[in-house]
Amino acid sequence: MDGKEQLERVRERVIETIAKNMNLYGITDSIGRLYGMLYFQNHPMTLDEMKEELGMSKTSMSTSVRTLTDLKMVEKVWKKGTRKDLYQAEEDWYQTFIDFFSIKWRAGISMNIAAMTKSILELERLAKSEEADEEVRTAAEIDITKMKAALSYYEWLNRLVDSFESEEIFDFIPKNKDEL
Amino acid sequence: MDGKEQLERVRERVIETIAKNMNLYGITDSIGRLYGMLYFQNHPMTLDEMKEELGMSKTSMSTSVRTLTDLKMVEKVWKKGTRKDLYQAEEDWYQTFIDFFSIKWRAGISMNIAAMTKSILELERLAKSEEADEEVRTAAEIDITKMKAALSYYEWLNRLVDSFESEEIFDFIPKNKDEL
DNA sequence: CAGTACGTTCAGTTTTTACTGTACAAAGTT
DNA sequence: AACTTTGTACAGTAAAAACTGAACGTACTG
Repeated sequence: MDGKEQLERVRERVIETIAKNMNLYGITDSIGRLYGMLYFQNHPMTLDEMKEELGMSKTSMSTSVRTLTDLKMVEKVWKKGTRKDLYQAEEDWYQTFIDFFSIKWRAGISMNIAAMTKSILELERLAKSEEADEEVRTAAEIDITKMKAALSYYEWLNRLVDSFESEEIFDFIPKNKDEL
Repeated sequence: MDGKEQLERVRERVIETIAKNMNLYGITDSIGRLYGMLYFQNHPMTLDEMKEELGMSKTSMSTSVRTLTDLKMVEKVWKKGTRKDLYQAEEDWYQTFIDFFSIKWRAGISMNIAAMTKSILELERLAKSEEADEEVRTAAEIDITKMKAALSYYEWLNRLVDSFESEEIFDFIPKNKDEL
């Protein structure tokens, strides 16, 4: 078998695996394949080259690359003499992991903490209110307990993400198995 | 304002927030709302009760509850004297977090490790082959380096998940802020 | 300053996913 | 054994998401 062809086939398969994996994280196959392709390409690519390589529209390449740069999985690079935008894959997957979950989780965490905090306050007022009848007040108490548990979980998650961003997580789970 | 109604409104809002958050993790709004509802319900529910409460079809309740039990976010409970299946929400969100990512990530990790390992072997054979021309061989070498880096990342992720499942992660990031 | 090259916006289309109602199988009741 | 009750499979429909091509704005080029 031709060596070049074999190399190509291996790449294809690995890219497909990467795409399928990213799919698990809520990224579409196309975008996953784009990332995989950029990962194995050893030079930055233009939108037209991506379009050519994947057989998709330039519009799709534009929006997909936008998604990937938002997730910091791809970055725009500058090169003298060309007017086209050039993009290359972030190669450090530890970094990719950290950025991905920091970006995704932080948004949700703060949203949830805000909602829970506000709701706890409202229910505490209700639980103490003279007007509300007994049944409602005990129900409110129960909900408050649940929301406080949720709040404590979100604070923990926040600290977990902190340890990702500060890379302190690698003190606990070292990158190399034997380290520490 | 009526206390019961106010309680209801607060719950609705929190459930909506929970659903929106789960959405971030690739769970649909409906399923998220179902989980949120079960979380605040203080007793196990039947499919018919869920259907009633959410105004959706029983079929949907059945499949949604299946998704949630697969993720260990909901469990079936047994109660004497009823023929209907009863379900209740897992209330410990730390546990939910651990199960969710263990289940989701493990599958991807082993799939990827297998694919990478196989591909590395194939490319190493190619890189050493006399028949392949220089260009292909150096390209293979580069790909091998990248795949080995990927492999090392997946092994790290595996160890991270280990620390979730063994709950050793809580030694590093304690549940309560002040602990340790 | 006209002309060209480039990336993105937007409206329309295709594909995928979520949801429903009917039909059915399994288990319980009389 | 006939009749209920319950959960789920399946096929069809409705809703959502991905994708495309044409049109546009911006910035570079001669």
